[in-house]
Amino acid sequence: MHSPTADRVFEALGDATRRRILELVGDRAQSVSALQQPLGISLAGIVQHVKVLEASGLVSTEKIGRVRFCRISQDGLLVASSWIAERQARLERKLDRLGELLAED
Amino acid sequence: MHSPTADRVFEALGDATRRRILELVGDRAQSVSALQQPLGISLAGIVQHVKVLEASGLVSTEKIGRVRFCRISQDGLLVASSWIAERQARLERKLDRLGELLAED
DNA sequence: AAAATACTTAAGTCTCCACTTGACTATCTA
DNA sequence: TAGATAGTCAAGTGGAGACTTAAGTATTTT
Repeated sequence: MHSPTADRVFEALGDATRRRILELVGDRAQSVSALQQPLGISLAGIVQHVKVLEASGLVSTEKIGRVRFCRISQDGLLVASSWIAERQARLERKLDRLGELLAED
Repeated sequence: MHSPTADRVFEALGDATRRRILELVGDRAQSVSALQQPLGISLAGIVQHVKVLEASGLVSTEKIGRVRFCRISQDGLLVASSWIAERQARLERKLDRLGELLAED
């Protein structure tokens, strides 16, 4: 993992297959090959996606023997959610200011 | 706006220029051409991005005379934040279960 | 030790999409 | 009304990145 920036995280989240991986891996850690059937793409393709997800801090992996387990990771999720929260916060402040203006008599 | 799906929203958020637009438009509504200088791309390019953002419910626009104002919109942000919140919730439940296991004597 | 499993890597293909240019429309200003 | 301003539309281009296949490595099973 290379320190998750908003750029990296949102680019990773921008792909539907990678979001699907996060959903699949969210409940319990999954091996790379366990993802193959639900995703319907080649193993090599999945490995590439997992690399992107790991580089953005959205999953962490651990290799045990010959199988690599993937689990979802806080780090990337936090970067994404705080970027969004920031936008929402500004929006609400704006709406509050509007409310005050309207409340003036 | 076509009803914001997670697919549409995250694909829109996947582009750095569009995220920049959301940041610029977050404080106060901006005309399309006001975005040109900070973004450094052609007007036509910006219009295309704004369309994507509007289709995903991340901005709403209003045309007054010949100028179109863009403001950030709750709808898309909410779809994004709840998808992420869902992932975080599952992750925390998982960590809780782990904690309980470790607490058993 | 041989065969099977679970990735991994490299290289190539191909589609999609960000961006451009150029021509057009609508609105405002002098 | 002429010219300037603000945006829109269509068509084309280039590059990135999502896949694939094929060959290789590491680990486990028989």
